[in-house]
Amino acid sequence: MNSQVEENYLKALFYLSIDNEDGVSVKVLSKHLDIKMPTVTSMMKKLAAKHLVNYESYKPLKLTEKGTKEAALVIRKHRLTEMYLVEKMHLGWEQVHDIAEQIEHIKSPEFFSKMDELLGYPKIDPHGSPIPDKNGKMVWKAYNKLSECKVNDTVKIAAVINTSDEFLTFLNGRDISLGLEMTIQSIEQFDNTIVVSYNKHSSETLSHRVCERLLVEKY
Amino acid sequence: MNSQVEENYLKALFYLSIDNEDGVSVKVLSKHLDIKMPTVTSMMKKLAAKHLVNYESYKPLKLTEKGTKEAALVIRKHRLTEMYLVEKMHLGWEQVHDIAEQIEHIKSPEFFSKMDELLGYPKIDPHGSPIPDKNGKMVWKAYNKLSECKVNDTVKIAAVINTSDEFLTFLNGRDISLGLEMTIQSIEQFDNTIVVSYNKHSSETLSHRVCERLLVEKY
DNA sequence: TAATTTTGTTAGCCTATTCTAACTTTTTAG
DNA sequence: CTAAAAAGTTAGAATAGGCTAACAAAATTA
Repeated sequence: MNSQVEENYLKALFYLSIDNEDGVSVKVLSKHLDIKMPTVTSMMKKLAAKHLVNYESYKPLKLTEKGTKEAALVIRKHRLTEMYLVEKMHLGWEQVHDIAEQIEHIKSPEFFSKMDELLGYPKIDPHGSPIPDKNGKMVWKAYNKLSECKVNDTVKIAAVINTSDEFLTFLNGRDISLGLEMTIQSIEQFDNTIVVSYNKHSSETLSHRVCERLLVEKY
Repeated sequence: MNSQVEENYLKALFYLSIDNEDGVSVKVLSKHLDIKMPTVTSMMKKLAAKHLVNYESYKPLKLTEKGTKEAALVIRKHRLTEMYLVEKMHLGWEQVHDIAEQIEHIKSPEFFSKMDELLGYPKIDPHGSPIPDKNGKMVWKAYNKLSECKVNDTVKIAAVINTSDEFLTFLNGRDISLGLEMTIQSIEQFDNTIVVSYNKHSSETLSHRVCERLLVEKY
């Protein structure tokens, strides 16, 4: 079992590895965690001894397969917790990160399975980031919100946040479903309303509230 | 801010102080926490320096007023968490203790206030134990479940666990309300059904399920 | 009361995680 | 292609929390 501290190093390495495919430097990891370089070096040796990190002096750091999986499981718990806190406890998005940062280290598989169940086994979180499954596998597509797209972007609806009946009904009423491709015609600066076209709908207006809940894949 | 370890010592002292009004011995605390005596001694010195414990060599240990309050606040978080896990997440009573033991140390007042709110500001937990309020004050009456009483006991209904509409309606239908006094006429060994008498009801039969949800004060 | 047992304390050591200071390797600039 | 800068490592120390061995005080028993 990894300690909380070890879990934090794994998590940081996981995130930093996304942008640094060829490995993460001690410097960068040190900055990210706000922990001095010598401390990082010694922790890397420790994690290497546990086969979680490939460590060689003066070489970039890489998670092993095992390390990647364990990091993903921590991230899974973090994201499930954030979603749970927002959806089921009605805490604000500003508040939940710090709480999730603590709860992610709770040792109790049943606790997190139950959260997963109560949330309806979500595959992506409300930021559009994928939630790793119980085996640490995740679909590597970080979706964008429709609200973050630009005029003339052509996008495909990939997922929906907060699958309430009302919202799904709303989408049905406009023939919007998963996989649908649409092009952004214009964006109203004042209220962030977006006008899109797709299929037989040549000009459908979607509110910012709606666009924030539609995750899309850009082309 | 106290560490998790310190919080565990405070909590243990609080519980042990209930039976040992005149103070707790190092031996007893050591056994309770499964931590060796020398370690306990040194932690007591540390807590004394923080004005949480009154410590004098070879004398029984006592929480200070401040220590008592901080211990009560940890217990509050523990009990709220247990209730939340059972009532809102539908986890089993066997499972929740270990999880609550971890969650009680989360640093986030909003998280626990929200739990409190979602639970309807409970004053006692389903075991009949009081939940300290936000200031660490608690009503010092540990109620008994009606199901744990004996034949001929005369008791007063003090509280009700899990205030669902159905249950309250059931109680109304039998003129059972808070403050009501009843006497136990007999207990059926086979299914733990209890026959009670009160007011104009000379012989009312209550199932074990019901008796487990009624907290009473004994005379 | 004196001897013995029990309880409590001190001293010294261990592991985990962090730090600073000093040194080494790599990288980058001339 | 060297010399300075940047990045990384080693060595040594600190703090939190825990342990064992040895000693001291208190309580018990004979």
